[in-house]
Amino acid sequence: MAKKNPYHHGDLREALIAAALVILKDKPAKNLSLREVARQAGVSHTAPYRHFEDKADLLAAVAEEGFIEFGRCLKAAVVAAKAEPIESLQATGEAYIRYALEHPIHFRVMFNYCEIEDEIEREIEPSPNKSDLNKSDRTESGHPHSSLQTTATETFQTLVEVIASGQSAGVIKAGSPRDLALGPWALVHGLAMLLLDGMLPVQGESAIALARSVIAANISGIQQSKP
Amino acid sequence: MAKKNPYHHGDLREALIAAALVILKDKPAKNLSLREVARQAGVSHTAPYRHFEDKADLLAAVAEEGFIEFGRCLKAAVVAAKAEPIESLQATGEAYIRYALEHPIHFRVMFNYCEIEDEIEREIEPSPNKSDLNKSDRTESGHPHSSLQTTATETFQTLVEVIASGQSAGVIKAGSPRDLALGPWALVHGLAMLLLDGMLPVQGESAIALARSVIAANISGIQQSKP
DNA sequence: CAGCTAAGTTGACGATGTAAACATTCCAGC
DNA sequence: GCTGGAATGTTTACATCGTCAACTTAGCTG
Repeated sequence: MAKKNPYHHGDLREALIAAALVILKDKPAKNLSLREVARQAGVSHTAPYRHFEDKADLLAAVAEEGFIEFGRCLKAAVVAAKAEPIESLQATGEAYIRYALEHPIHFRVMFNYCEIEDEIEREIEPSPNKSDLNKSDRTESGHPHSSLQTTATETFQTLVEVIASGQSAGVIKAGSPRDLALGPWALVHGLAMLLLDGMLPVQGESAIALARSVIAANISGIQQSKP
Repeated sequence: MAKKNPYHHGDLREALIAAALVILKDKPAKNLSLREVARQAGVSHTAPYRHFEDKADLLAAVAEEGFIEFGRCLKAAVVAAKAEPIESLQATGEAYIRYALEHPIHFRVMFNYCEIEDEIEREIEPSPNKSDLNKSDRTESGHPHSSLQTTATETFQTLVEVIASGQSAGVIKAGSPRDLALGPWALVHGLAMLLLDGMLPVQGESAIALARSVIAANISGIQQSKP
């Protein structure tokens, strides 16, 4: 409803996220301007401020949408590997890499969100009890888009469940599934990042093959020992 | 020599990199401006263009300097673990994480350099033989700061050497050291990134402890099977 | 239909990246 | 020792950006 309205777009918020995604197909988040997003959506350059606090807020929404689709990809991979835990683990990792390679810019927006935050101009030290290095601590003021954080955590949960079901099936060793999932997660995330950064001299489908072998070689570390 | 010269700084290039590092202590690369760097160095806002092509080029130099120090940290860790291959591997991973946590902003500049590049406005397809997805392919025009790439590769080499010496000592299974190193590298890199992104609910020294256990749990995958 | 509020617009401001034109200093060859 | 590039810095200028303030319009609520 309310399609042809020049004023009052109807759902400008979604339209702006979509516009941002269109632009991000071609250029990294670094060179994305709020004004260009507005232009792409056909509204004035300050219209986004009715729906987002600032540029970082828009990017956070884009990131969150990315995590949702990312989560769907991972779950689909698990489903495709019909109840075979080790194969599920392998498939999840592959899907992780595949998503990163197919949506490189979006993927980076998802994980580099914190870079976007200001995290400056507060010389105030509210509580001196947290003495250790609190750099990159996003929870200091409580308002850091916890929605994004939540969505990201849920995405990770898929991997944890795969580990847990592998334990039930007796093919993955005992222990906290969350702790056990951390290794594969880090492995696959690091591989994705290194591939995106062009640190490895592979590209295209051979990158997936590389991922497959690296994952396979490291899965043994959490497998149940042969009897 | 030539200290007090108002004109002709002497070594402005190094001074600018140093100035950038000072600024990057407090704010992420995202909010670093070329003009601010120039200000910090006490020169006019276009002086940097005599030493760097553009802002990305300065950041690349900063990244390269980071890789050099990073490499020193990794090598130091290997030396500290006197010729004990498995312990060296563990120590290298720990040093990797430690460097990332102690220089979070610099670390991100080092690995997110590609994000900074424009990589747009070339609809031209010079050679259609490289048909696959050539996104994030940095070598398309030949001038993509191969110096940075080289330095980064050299840094990775440290890990490869540790693996190789482990093979010589018979505690790491056979195979291409480069391939075998990829897993630990990705694991440690991913863990570092996830920690920096605040994806894991740990901070400070406990993050190092976490890293230690994750690394240990995954090292077994490349160890020589017990006889 | 009167008015309140949400949603969008216009205009402005300071900061930024970078190009062009200009100035200063250093060094080479005479 | 002078002179004339070539480096190296500076000034000026411009388009673009993020964001704020003031204004306008549309839709809803009574």
